[in-house]
Parts: sequence; C-alpha cells; structure tokens
Amino acid sequence: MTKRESGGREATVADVAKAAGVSKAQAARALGGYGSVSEQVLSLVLAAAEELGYRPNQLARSMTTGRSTSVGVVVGDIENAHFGLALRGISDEVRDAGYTVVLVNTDEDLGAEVGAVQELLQQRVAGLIIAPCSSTETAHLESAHDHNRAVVLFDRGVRGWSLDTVRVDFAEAALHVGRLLLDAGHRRVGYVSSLRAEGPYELGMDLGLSPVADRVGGIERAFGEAGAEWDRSLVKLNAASDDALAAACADLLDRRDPATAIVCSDSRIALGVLGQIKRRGLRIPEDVSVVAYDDFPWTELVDPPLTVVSQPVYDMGREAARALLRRLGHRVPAEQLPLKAHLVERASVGSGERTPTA
Amino acid sequence: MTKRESGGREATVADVAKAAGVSKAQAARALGGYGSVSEQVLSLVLAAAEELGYRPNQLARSMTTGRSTSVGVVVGDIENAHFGLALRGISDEVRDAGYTVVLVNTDEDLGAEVGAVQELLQQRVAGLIIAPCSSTETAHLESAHDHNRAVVLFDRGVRGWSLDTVRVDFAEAALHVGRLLLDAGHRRVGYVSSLRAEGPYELGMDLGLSPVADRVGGIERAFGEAGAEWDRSLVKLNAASDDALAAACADLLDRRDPATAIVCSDSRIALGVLGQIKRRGLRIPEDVSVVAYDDFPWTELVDPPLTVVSQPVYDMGREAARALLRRLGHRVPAEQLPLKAHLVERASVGSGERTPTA
DNA sequence: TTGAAAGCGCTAACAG
DNA sequence: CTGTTAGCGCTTTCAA
Repeated sequence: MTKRESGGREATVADVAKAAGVSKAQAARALGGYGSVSEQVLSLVLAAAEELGYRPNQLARSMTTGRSTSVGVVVGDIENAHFGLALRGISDEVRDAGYTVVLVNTDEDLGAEVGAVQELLQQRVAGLIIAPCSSTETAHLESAHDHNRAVVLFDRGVRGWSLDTVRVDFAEAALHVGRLLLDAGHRRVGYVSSLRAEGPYELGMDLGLSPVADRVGGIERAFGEAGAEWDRSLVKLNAASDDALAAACADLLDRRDPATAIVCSDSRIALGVLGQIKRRGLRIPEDVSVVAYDDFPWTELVDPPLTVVSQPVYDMGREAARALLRRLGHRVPAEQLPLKAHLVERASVGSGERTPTA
Repeated sequence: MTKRESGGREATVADVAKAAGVSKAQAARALGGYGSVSEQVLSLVLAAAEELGYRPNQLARSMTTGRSTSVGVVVGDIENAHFGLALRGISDEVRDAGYTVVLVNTDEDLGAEVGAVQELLQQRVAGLIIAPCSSTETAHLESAHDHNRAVVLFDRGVRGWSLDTVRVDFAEAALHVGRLLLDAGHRRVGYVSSLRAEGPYELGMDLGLSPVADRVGGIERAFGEAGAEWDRSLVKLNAASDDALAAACADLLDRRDPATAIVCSDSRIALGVLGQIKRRGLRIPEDVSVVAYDDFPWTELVDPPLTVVSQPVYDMGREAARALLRRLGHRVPAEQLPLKAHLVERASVGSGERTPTA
C-alpha cells in the first residue's frame, strides 16, 4: 500500500538500491526490466520500490536513452469536433504503443504552428503529427524532418512534401456531390471554406493538397461532365471568422442571381451557413440546398436533415498515428484502414428552381 | 538561415560554446538567459547557436532545474465538445505561462484514469488538471497530491476533497429548469445522465460533487416549492453507452405513464434522446418537452430549437488552468471569471398535457 | 549475475 | 563577468 510516499522528494533508483541492499545498477535493471537480475535481487528491489513508492523518472530515462515517450500533435482548432475525433484516434493508437500525447492548438495561425513545432522539438518528442495550416509555408516542417524527427501530416497535405501524409480520399464523394447538385438542376453552386488563401478562388489556383482542392475539384469535374459552366466567384475561401463567414453568405445569397445550393467545407461552416439561411427566412431545400462535409450526429437532427459527406475522421487519426509509429520502428497492424469519404443523402438538397414562397 | 542543422545529433551547449570560443557555462548562460554575460559573449554565442541550429533540450533543462514545463490534463472524452472547449481554455491559458499540455483521454474509465495520473507523474509534469470520472475513488488523486504535485479538479468534484476544484455553478439555473417545467404543467420529469453510479437514483443518494447532483437537486427543490412529488425512478444514470441511453429512453417513454419532459445532462445525451424521440415519432414539445445542458450552436438549429442551460465551459477551462498556475507560483489575473450557468429558453418546452396527435 | 564508473545536456554553486 | 566543478536520475559500457 506504499505508505512511505509522502513528504520530501521522490524516491530514486539510488534510494531503492540502498533500501534493497544492492548496487544502483542492479536496482535500475530490476526496475527498468532490462539486463539480467536474479530472482533474489528482483523481488528484493521490487519490494523496496513498493515500500518507497518509487516512480521512475521518465525525464531522466529519456535523457539517457535518447528515446522519448511522447508524441507531439499540432492541430488548428481542437474545439472543432473534426479534430476532436481525429485526436481521439491518434490518442488511442499511440497509447497502445506506450506514448503520451502533447497537444498544441494553433488557432490555424502559421506563426503559432511554427512556434509549436519548435516547442515540441525542444521537448524532444519522439515524433510529430500535424494538420498543417498552410500548404505552402513548410520551412518549419522541413526543419523538423531535417533533424531526423519523424513527422506525419494529416487531414491536409503540403505541396512538394513527399513524406507521410494521411488524408481522406474525397475524389469520388466530391464528384458525387457535384453530380447530385447538377442533377437536381443546380447551376449556381456555392462553396464555403475556412481555408486561408490570398485573393479569391480562380480555376487552377493552388489550393495545395488541402481537402478543399479535392472537394472543389470534384464539383468542377461534375460541371465539366455536364458541359456546364461553374461561376467560380461562388467559391468563398477565408471564411474562418464569424464575420468572414457572414460576409461570404451575404455574397452568395444577397445577389441578384444567388447561389441555389451551398456546399459547406466542414461542420463549423455548416453551422454558420445554416444560421445565415435561417436569419434570411430562406427555406431548405426549397429556396436553397445545402450539403455539408463531416457527418456529425446533429446533422441528422436539424430541419431538414442534412445531406452530408461522411468521412472516417477517427480512423484518419489512427492511421496518422500508425504512420508515425512505423517511422519510430514499431510494429503496427499492416492492414490500412480505408480512408474514403462517401455521400449520405438526406433531405437538404432539392430542385435548383426556386419555388415561390407559399 | 541555420544551415548546419541537418545530419548527426542535435547541437548542445558544449558545441555552441566551443564554436563561440567561450566556456560551456557562459554559453549556457547566454542561451538560457540567466546569470550575467557580456554583450560581447552574448552575440558570439547567439551567432554560433544560430549557425549550429541549436535547440535547447528541454528534458535536460527540466532534469536539472526540477521544474517541468508541461502540465497534464486528464479528461473522460475528448471527442465530447464540452471537453474540447474546456481543453481549449486550459490550453490557451497555460500556453501564456509557458507550459504545454500533455493530454490523456480516459474514456471515463477509472482504471485508465489511475494509469494516466501515474503516467503523467512519471513524466514529471508540473501539475495536473483532471475531470475525475469518479467522485469516490480518489486514492490516485490523493497520491498525486501527497507527492507535492499541484492538482486541480474541474467540471466535477470529489467527495471530501478540500483542494482546488473549478466548477460551474448550476444551482440557480437548475432551479429555473425545474420551475420552467413545473410551471408548464409537467409533473413527470425525466433526467438522463451518463454519470456512473451503482444502482438507481434515490433521494439523498450520494452523487458526489458531480454537476449532476446540482442539477437533479435543482429540480427537486422546484418540486418542493410547488409542493409536488417527483417520481425519482425517472432519473436515469449510467447512460454512457448508446445502448444504455436507448434503454433509459425506453424506460422513460414506453411506460404507461411516460415522462412528459426530459432533461439531458449534456449535449451527447441530448443527441441520443432527440434521436430516440424522433424514432418514436413523438413531437417536441407537443408530446414531450426537452431541456439540454450545454449550449452548442447546433442546439439552436434543430427543430424545434432547444431550450438549454448555457454554461461557460471555455472559461471553466481557463479558471482551472489559472488555479493550477497559482499553485505553481505564477501570477495570474486576480479577477475570477464568473462561472455561472443560465437558462436559455427556446422552443422545446411545451405544456405537460399531451395534446392529441393531429 | 553483479558492481563501479562514465556519461546524457543542462544548470547551479563556487571560485577567480 | 567568467570558468570550473558538480551533480539531476537514469542507462550503459566494462570488468569482475
């Protein structure tokens, strides 16, 4: 029942060794489970450790072995359920391998991300799992990699990065979204994302390897198939803040030829767009159709239930963690989790023709 | 531009010292920003450090100073927006004080929580911020405290724990919920929570210092005021899993004298309850009224908009972090953030009389 | 199987 | 202001 634990400083191997009447080295071996120790010494040491309430100092351990027992995770917005779920996947997977997670939230700010990587590297984490906020500014990522630290990107990729990147495959689902909308008669399709980009969207614009590129690309392909022309001014980027989001919605809805359908890049955006639509007294799907990425439980409970693109976020987290563990020399299950998004049709997509208000 | 950084091992103070042509101690002082160093030496060392791509080894630093630069955070379910938001608050606050967050998810499992505390203690975190999953099993928390480690509890408290606990004050809001329901004519009020407890709820039962105790207590008081009797078999605990939640709903809704109102202890529960109600084809609020704790954006967008109890979750996280920082000897803003919940009336509460289906 | 001793990279006394 | 010398708690040669 370890009762000697209170009071002064923590017990060390030396303390345990003395109490057990063996050398420091033997005590360390017994405690650390390496080298060879006789049954005799083992039980003696273990008993003494128990008695003293000994807890190995992981810092010292990492210090001498050079092996760290924690991994750094860097995300833009932990408050977002998307990352919450991914983090859960990462956490579950690395825990089994004996690592803990050091989490840093960057607020989708590049400066903060650079600082976070720096910080984590100083903490000598075994590796980094990052959802990079920029697909072009990658110096800090390369630097980490140059220092022989394992780095895995997830959710979004970066241009020209040849290393491990774990992303969901949106190609097919995005095409389906485009077709669904086109088939329903929509030609004025809006897209709203919080992705940072300079200036408005243009065809062929470099959206990096962001999921947004795939998603917008899918809609473009669908338009191409249908021989229709997509008005790209309906693609609204940079809708990170509430204000920016409101402005984007205003642009989309308050014009002479408003968007008849809006695709929301994530659930946060969807929440905002839904609010804006509601505020304007528009009906879904009669006045405007909505498709959202990420299938969280509430999307089925709003009125009407949202047509969404479901994606295996938790599994993406696990795969990212596995990729990192592989780099760190761990054995992990060979079978890859399939990371494919799919369309879930519910009731928020209707005809592209505005039906007159009752 | 720090180009020598690739290749072998990381540069150390010794390397920098040699390159700068000064003693290790001076280099360390310059790099660490302590002691006194001449302008001369300072610039020499800094230049050398830059050149070598030196990054201080935080492990070694903590090792020698005995001061750790990370705090451990233990929560039950990071996937839950409630904790995501609180974590954000914690993270923002401790970051400013120079700490990083080591996060452990316990799945609301006591064994996992005990292990997590152990693990974090071994990592020698400066302190712990915990949302304990049990209000009675506290040996591991006490042990941590006995080792002179700062421990702050948040969201839930534990019985007999005299130390820092940061919780939202639900007393008034809970009373309001009770009155609201009673005034609307409800007498059969259900309460669903994922709180673990042995056996069904009974009056005066020890719910620890969990928020649930306050919330159930508020309803009880309201019943008392109204001189009405509350059927406590309508309080459903242990609804952690989807199955358990479904069973609780069945108990509440499929009986001869079903609950006419259901109070949901958190947004996860609310999602489940809403689903169960929907599945049964019941109407809100005509057939059954609903009140949920936690005011997340989606609660306003469902049909009908939910009457909820809003609580300052982010601020609770910040306050928990501040409490810890105080224990660690930091100066933090004196003014306490007010941590009070309040009722937000929307449209999910109606009359207690079932109106016949149209 | 054991023990003594040498570090890991850094900071903290203690003298100059 | 500067340098030298000890450690922090642990693992890891290297001999015994």
